[in-house]
Amino acid sequence: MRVNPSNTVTRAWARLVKAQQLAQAAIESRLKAAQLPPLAWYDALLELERAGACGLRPFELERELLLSQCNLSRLIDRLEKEGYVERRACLDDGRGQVVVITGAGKAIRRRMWTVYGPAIQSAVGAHLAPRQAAALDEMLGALVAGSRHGQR
Amino acid sequence: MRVNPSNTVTRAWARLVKAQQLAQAAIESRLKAAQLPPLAWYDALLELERAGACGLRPFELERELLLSQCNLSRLIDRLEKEGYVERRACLDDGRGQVVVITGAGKAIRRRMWTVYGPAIQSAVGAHLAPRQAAALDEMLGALVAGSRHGQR
DNA sequence: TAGATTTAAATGCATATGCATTGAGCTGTC
DNA sequence: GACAGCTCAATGCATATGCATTTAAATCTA
Repeated sequence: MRVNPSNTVTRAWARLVKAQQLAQAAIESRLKAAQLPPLAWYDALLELERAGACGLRPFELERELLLSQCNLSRLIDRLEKEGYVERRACLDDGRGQVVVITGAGKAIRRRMWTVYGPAIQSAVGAHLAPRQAAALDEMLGALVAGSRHGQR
Repeated sequence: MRVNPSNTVTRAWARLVKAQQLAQAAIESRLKAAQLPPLAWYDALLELERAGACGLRPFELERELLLSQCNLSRLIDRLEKEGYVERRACLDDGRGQVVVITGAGKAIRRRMWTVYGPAIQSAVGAHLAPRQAAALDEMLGALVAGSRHGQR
C-alpha cells in the first residue's frame, strides 16, 4: 500500500474540495436570495420527515448529518424556535429526547426544494452528461463507503 | 434543459457533500493530532510559495482560495502572527499590500505535507483504483470548470 | 443495592465566520 | 484638476462553531 497519494489522487482531492465549495456556495446563495433557511436545515428536516411521527433522537440525527453534538443541539434550538420541529421527552430514556418535525417544518422543506432542486441541477447536473453523472455518483459512493468505516 | 435534477444527479450531489466532509474531517483530525495548523493554512501557504518572492495581493489569494475578503484578511492576520507570511506595502497601489511567504512559512508547509499527503491517500486514494481516481478527477474537473463561470 | 463508568444532551467560553460599514487610494468624467 | 464612483483591505457586530465541562440518567461491577 502506498503512503503518498499519486498526482491524480491529489488533484482529485483538490477538485473535490473546490467542486463542493463552488456548488454549495451557489446553492446557498440561491436559498438566501429566496429568503429561505440554509442548507443544513433542509438536511435535518428531510431526515426528520423520513423518520415520520416517531421522530429521531438527537444522537441519531448527529450520525446522519455528520454534525458535532453541540452543534446539532443548537441547530435543533433554531429549528424549534422557528416552529419547524418539536422536542419531546423520550419515554424509554429519561436522559434523552425525541425530535419530531411539525407541519410547518414539512411545508418549509417543500418550499426549500423548489429552490434547492433547480439549484442542484444548475450547479451539478447541467455540467455533466447522464453517463458522467452516473460515473461520478459511483466513485463518490465508493469514497463515502470507504471513509465511513475505513481505517481512518 | 431540465430544471429539476435527476435522481442520479441528486444522489451524486449528496455524496459529493458527504465524501468531502468525511475526507476533510479525517484529514483535519490528523493535522490536529500532529499539532499542525488547519488545512486552510496549507492552501494559502502553497499558493504563496508558488507565487514566489513577489508574493500575492490579498484579492488574488481570495480568488484562488474561494474565501471571502474579510475572512481572508483574518487568515493573513493569523499567518502573519505566527511568522509564516509578511505583509508588505504595495508599490504600484497605495491601498493594497503584498503578502509574501517566509522561510518559516515554507518550512511549516513542508512539515504539513508529511501528514497531509498520507492523509489524502488514506481518505481518497486508498478507496479507488487508479482508473477510478482518474475518472473521478475528470468528472470533478468538469464540475469545477462549469461552476466557475457557469450561468450560476 | 451502592458506587463507578458510560452515555445523552446542554452550556460557557474562546475562536471563526458572514455581513455591513469604513477609510484610504485609485480611476474616469467633465 | 475636482468630484463621483469604484476597488482594496480592515473592522465592528451579530451569529455560528469547536472544545471542554456539566448535569442527569442509564448501565455496569462488585
